[in-house]
Amino acid sequence: MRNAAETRIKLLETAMELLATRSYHDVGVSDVCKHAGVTKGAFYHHFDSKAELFAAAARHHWEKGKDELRAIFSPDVPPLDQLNGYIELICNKQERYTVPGENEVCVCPIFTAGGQVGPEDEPIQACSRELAEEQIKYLSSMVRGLKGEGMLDQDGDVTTLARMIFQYVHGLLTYGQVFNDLDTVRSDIRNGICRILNLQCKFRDLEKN
Amino acid sequence: MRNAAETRIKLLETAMELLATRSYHDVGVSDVCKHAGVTKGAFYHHFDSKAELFAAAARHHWEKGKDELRAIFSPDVPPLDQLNGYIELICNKQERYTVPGENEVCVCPIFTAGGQVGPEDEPIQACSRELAEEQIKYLSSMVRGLKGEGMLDQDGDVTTLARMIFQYVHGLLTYGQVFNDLDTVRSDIRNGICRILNLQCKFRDLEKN
DNA sequence: CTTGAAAAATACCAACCGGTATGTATATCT
DNA sequence: AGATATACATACCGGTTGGTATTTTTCAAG
Repeated sequence: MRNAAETRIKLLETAMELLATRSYHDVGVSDVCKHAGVTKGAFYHHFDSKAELFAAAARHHWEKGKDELRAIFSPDVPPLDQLNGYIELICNKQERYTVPGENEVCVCPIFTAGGQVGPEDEPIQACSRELAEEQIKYLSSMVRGLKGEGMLDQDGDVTTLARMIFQYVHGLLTYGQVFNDLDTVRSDIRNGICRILNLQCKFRDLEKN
Repeated sequence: MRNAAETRIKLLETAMELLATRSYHDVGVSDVCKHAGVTKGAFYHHFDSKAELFAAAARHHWEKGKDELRAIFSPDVPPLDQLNGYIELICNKQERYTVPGENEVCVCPIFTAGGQVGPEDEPIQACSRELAEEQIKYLSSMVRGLKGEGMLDQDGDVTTLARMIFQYVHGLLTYGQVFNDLDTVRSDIRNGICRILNLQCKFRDLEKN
């Protein structure tokens, strides 16, 4: 491999792939190198430490998926379609990152890692918080849209609702991972989010075809 | 220390304490031994492996707290009080297991560990599932009670609702841990659960005094 | 070509971790 | 009291992990 930027990206993406199905502590630097087809010397040429790798990998992963997010949460998209798009996005990620029959469910690797490290790996936690907040911002705009169109039955602070959706989705995915049960994730996600939002019933079952 | 049962319990409880603020992989056998004031020889006299320790510790922890749960979810207790009791229980656990100023929030160590290990530590995951299901059973009885008294605005399957509450609470606590923000946990927990349940507004703010 | 710096490979290390082997008190039973 | 099993301590081992030192390759500028 002769292209530096390429190997760097390869390392970043490999790290994220492995993190999707295993824990932060379980994924070793040597693992990442092996799967990326790169030696440890090359690795430490590009990154100062394991923590730095994963923080960078998380940000890279986030930036890569940002277009998708922007498309889903664009102001041009009706709020209800934003909701559907968000749910679809999460479900699609399950298919992209999991090993069928083995690990059926993966959680957001970025945020999960934050909960798996102690204060000693502060950069990781900081990265988790940062990206969680960004995601909540996108959700907030969606909630604001739904609220603006009067689709929410009960009133509530926009940011709070967005945060609660984020919390719920993360808990749901962790549940799915532990029980290795993608079906439950699929069936609960819409229901859970709609309930948190108190979305009016008549709007809940769109896109059920 | 000459009392075998005592040291065994000491090890079990120490394991749980450490697991409350750190990840499964982060808590080593030597850590547990040191904090318990026990040598590794003694440890391996009582347990066959690290995984067995934590599985046993989880079950011990669960059994110890079961009376509390039974009291809260007793059929004698009005459903609404059950809900309040559950919320209080979780908040109290935060005070019991965290280090003020350091780790403000802890998640349910039992369930979290299940998400932190891969299929290689199956006993741990199995234990997570088992105890999660038990907890969901308790929640189910509460939901059934609320539903029976007609306090839920929108209908929904009892088990599904209980499961969603469990998912949400776990996600909320993880959020609190990463952001090290107990206040948000306190303010979101009731709101989130009530929204998932679609508890009628007039019942939501009891015990707000 | 030569050269020089970036990129990557090889080989390696110290630290750590789960686990074991072995030795020694202490309690229990006969 | 002697024998025996339990409870615990000490010391250590093999493997792994994050990280480093050193060498080789690549490649483009001069």
